[in-house]
This record gives sequence, structure tokens and C-alpha cells, in this order.
Amino acid sequence: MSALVSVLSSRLFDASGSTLDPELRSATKPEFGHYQSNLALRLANQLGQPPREVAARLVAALKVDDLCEPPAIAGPGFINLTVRSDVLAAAVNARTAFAPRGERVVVDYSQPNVAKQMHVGHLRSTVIGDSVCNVLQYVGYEVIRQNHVGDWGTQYGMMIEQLLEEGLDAETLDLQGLQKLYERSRRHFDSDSAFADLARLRVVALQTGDPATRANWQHMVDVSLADFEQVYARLGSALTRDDVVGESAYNDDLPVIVAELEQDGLLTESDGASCAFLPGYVGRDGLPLPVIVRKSDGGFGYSATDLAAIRHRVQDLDAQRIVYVVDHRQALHFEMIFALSRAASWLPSTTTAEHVSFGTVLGPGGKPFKTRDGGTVKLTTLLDEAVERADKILEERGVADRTEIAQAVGIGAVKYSDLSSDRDNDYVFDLDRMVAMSGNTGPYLQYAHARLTRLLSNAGEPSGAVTLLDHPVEQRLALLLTGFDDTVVQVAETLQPHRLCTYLYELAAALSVFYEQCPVLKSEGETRASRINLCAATRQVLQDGLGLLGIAAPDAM
RNA sequence: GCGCCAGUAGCUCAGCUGGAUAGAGCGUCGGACUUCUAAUCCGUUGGUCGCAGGUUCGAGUCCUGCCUGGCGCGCCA
Repeated sequence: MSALVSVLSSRLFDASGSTLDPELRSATKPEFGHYQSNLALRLANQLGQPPREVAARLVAALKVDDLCEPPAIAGPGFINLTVRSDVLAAAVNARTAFAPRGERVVVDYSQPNVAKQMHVGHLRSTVIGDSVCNVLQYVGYEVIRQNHVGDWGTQYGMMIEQLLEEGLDAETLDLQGLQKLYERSRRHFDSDSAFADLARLRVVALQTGDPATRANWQHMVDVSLADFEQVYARLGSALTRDDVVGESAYNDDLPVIVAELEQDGLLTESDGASCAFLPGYVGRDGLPLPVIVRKSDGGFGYSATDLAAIRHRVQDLDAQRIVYVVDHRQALHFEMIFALSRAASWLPSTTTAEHVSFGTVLGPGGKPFKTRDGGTVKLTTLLDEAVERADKILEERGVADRTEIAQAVGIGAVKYSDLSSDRDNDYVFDLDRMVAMSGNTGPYLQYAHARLTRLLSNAGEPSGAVTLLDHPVEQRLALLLTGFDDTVVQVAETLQPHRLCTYLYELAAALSVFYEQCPVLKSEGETRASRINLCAATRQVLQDGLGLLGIAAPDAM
């Protein structure tokens, strides 16, 4: 919480003589001042007295003359506060970093699959996950990123068996070759039971560590990870190979998971599979719904891997908070995994587990995103198109040296569009709207930042402090600046990056109004110096905010 | 059948966890550029917050029941 808001809150708290939350909120309209409190309405209800009388007593007891203009009572009993402009100026100048909070959070995101190109489906997890990590880090968490790559299971047995049968050398296959190999092996597996048996044996060889099988598998993993890294670099994601802890990493833990569940009496044999039945979960037929830990063929399903991952993250990584950035279709799965982990005591009450779910990216017309022939659209293709659009617009503007800027604007537009509305909603991937330079878009924010950069480079060295805030538009801008940390804290709690987007958009809009109405370089004396510093503070917040979203802020565009 | 999520202006979306006359952008129409970058700003137009009850000083927000759409519900992840 910003110093200003917390001080005002505690003053209200002291004046009320009650334990009620002062409910200090931003004023809904400029004519209501800067902040409002609804405390009098609450108190009046509790005391059975007229709200305006309670408000009057509250205002009389309230000591804020060192911070605010005289408080006003309005409407049914709202208390409106207007911060003194010198206090506001001081608050703008007083930005401080968050202290480390001594808590560790594990964020599981991106999760592409080995031997498959990354597609739109991976965009959201990667973009939201990066942003969530940045925000958590900013407010003082120690963040551990975990890329739970899909690199284990029957499909790799299939693929290796197919590879051997065709006499191919794994070394010659790139990612696209692997994807084709997968498709061939899938068809073969489905149509030839003898091959299917061989493939299953190959899975056993893989899981028990047969050297030749492992070597082929390792090659597939290496090729895939190298490709993912290129996409991450393109996206500006912070993910590296060090963050990859794929499903295979838990192979040795899976029997232990089963043993511990058995020991706790949580496992039941059902149709040959080892299942955990949790109270309250019923399936389509009204029958109890299991978590299948070990399949009837003796293999382990993804539930076992997810359980092992939780166990590892608590016991070895010492996580106080675990976050899963995974699409909303897996909501039930995670609910059950979390419940079972609690029952098995892998997830103690001191550790929270959250599923940060998100909606689907849809193609044109709100239909599933597919190419004309029904294939999946590669993520890199979409990014190329976005950069191309950005480049065209920059060209029309006569911008020189466009290559890097077009990257920043195109990729930034895609990422911003992904982050700017509530994660739970589906959205249509519409490049025209994303790259639009007006409205709540990435380019609009980047433009505000670039404008300020230009202005500041013409202004000379900023002298440091904001000292004057005479114009209402300056005050509006300053007030917004003091709200940055509160907004980021909210995002760290709710894990909803769109709140930060909304904030930054309002800030950029307020800046544009200021820019229209308040000359900076053409003004003189203290006004000029103060406005330059207000611009510098705004630029810093825009830069920090875009940084938290994982979006580049070019100096010119 | 059960569960999760969503339904707010013609379109795309906010709405700060129950507060004042529900806000932006796009679109429409009209205005402001020898610019501190007009990729901007100002004005205009636009809503039965899916429907019906309930809770209370006060509901887009909370509770119940419906309607519509998306998704999920035993060995894929």
C-alpha cells in the first residue's frame, strides 16, 4: 500500500474509534476529490444514527490538516478527501522498493510438449506466467519458475519404435521432422496391434533407462527445447533451460507416490487401476470420480506426475505458494490434485496452491483456431504476422531503423492483448485490433513512453523532485502515479495482470491529457522543472509497468 | 444429469471484492495540427448490467431459482 493511502486509512481508523475497515477508495469522480471513505455509512448502520451526523462527528475527530484540504461530507454520508498538492508532490517523489518478504513461490507455466511445435495454446500460459512471476518478484517474493514440459509417456515409446523400424537416425530429425514422425507412429499404433505391443515395451525400456532408447529420447528433447528457447527469446520470456523440470524428472518418484498413498489408506483398486476417491466428487453416472494414480496397465498417468511435482515443490523447493498457469479446462483436475495432496499431507496448510486458469484463444469468427486444412497454427507464424503489421505501420509513419522497434511493437501488441482482459474470458485473436494504435492497446502505452523519452531527452537532466502541482490535470497524473504499488500488490494477490493493464492505460490517458494542456519545455522556472520531473516519474512507472507485463518499451516509435 | 466459467452500449472490454447519476475504447457525427511525436486530445451518440425473486440504509457486485453460451466429468495431458 502506498504511504499516502495507508496513512490516511489509519487516521480514519483512529478517528472512528471502531474496528471497521475505513474503506478508503479512490474517488469515483474528480469533483469528489481524490479519495472517499464510506465509513460513516457503516458506522451509522451499526449505531442506528443518521449517517450525515455520524460523518460530521467523524470529520470533527479526523486529524488530516497536514495532508488534506478540509474534508467534505457529501451525498448520504460519504467523506471526501482531497490531498494537498504539496503532499501529493512529496508522495510522487517518495517511491521505494518492496522489501523481500521471505516467502518462496513456485510458478508452473508454459508447459509445451516435446516433439510438437508451440502453438497459440501455449501463448497464454507463457505470457501470463511471465507477468505473474515479474509481479510476484516485484512485491518481494522469491520466485522459482518451473516449466513442466510434457516429455514422458506412451507417445515417446511409439515414436522411438517407429524411428527404429524406419531405420532413421534421430540426429537427422528437426522439430518438424519429429512432429511428422509422431503422426506416423500414431497411425501405426492405432492400426497395428503388434506394433502397439512393441511400442509399449519401448516405453518400459525408456522408463527403466535402456541406454539406446534414452539416447533417442534425449535427442528429441534437445531438439524440442532448442526450438522452445527460440520462441521464448522471440516472446521476451524469461524462461530458460534451467527452468525446465519436465514430467520425466519425476519418474523415480512415481512408485514412492503410490507407496505413500497406500500407506495412508487413500488408494482403492478399481477396474485394475489404483485410484483415490475423494469425497464430494462424482462423475457423469453419479458414481464416485477417481484420481487415477496408476493405470491398469501398470503405467503412471499425469495425475501421478502432478502429485510428485507438488511433493517436490513443498519438500525440496520449500514453496509457501504454488501457482499453476494452465487453461481453465483443467480446473477440476487441479482441484482434485490439490485436495488429494492435502489429504496425503504433501501440501501443508502453510502452503497455498492456486490454479491460475485462463480462457481459450479463438480464431476468426470465434471458432477454434485452425489453419484452412484443419492443422494447428504455429505460434511463430502469428508472431511473424504481428511484427509484419507493426512494421508496415511504422513505415507509414516514416520511422527509420524499424527492425527492432517493429519487434517490440508487434510482439508487445500480442502480449498486451492477451493480458489486458480478464484471464477467464476467451478472446478472438484479431491482429487488427491488437496492433491498433489507439484505445487500450500495447502500442498506445509504448507510444506514451516513447513520447516522454523524446521530451526528456530534449529537457536535459531532470533535477529530481516534483515540487508544484497547480493544474488539476497535473494532480490527476500525480495521484495515479502514487497508485502504482497498490495496483501491483493487488495483482500479486489476485494474479490478474489485466488490472495492471487497466491502470497503465489510465495513466497513459492521463498523461496524454496533461500533454495537451500543460506545456512542459515551453513553461518556465519552477513549473518547468517540476513538470519535467513529473514526466520523468511517469516515464519510470510506464517503463516499470510494461516491464512487469513483459512488454518492451522502445525509446522511439 | 452434476460441476466450473461467462452473459454489462451496435462491437471489444473495464467496473478497485457492497457505495454517489454504471465507465473506457472502437464505431457514428462534429471540432483542434508551421506539435514538447495529431499513433494525440475535446465534444457528440449510445445501457431493462441475461430473466425473476431475495438479503439491507444501498446490489452490475452477495443468496436462491431459471434462460443462453463455452468447457469439464476413469485409465490422453
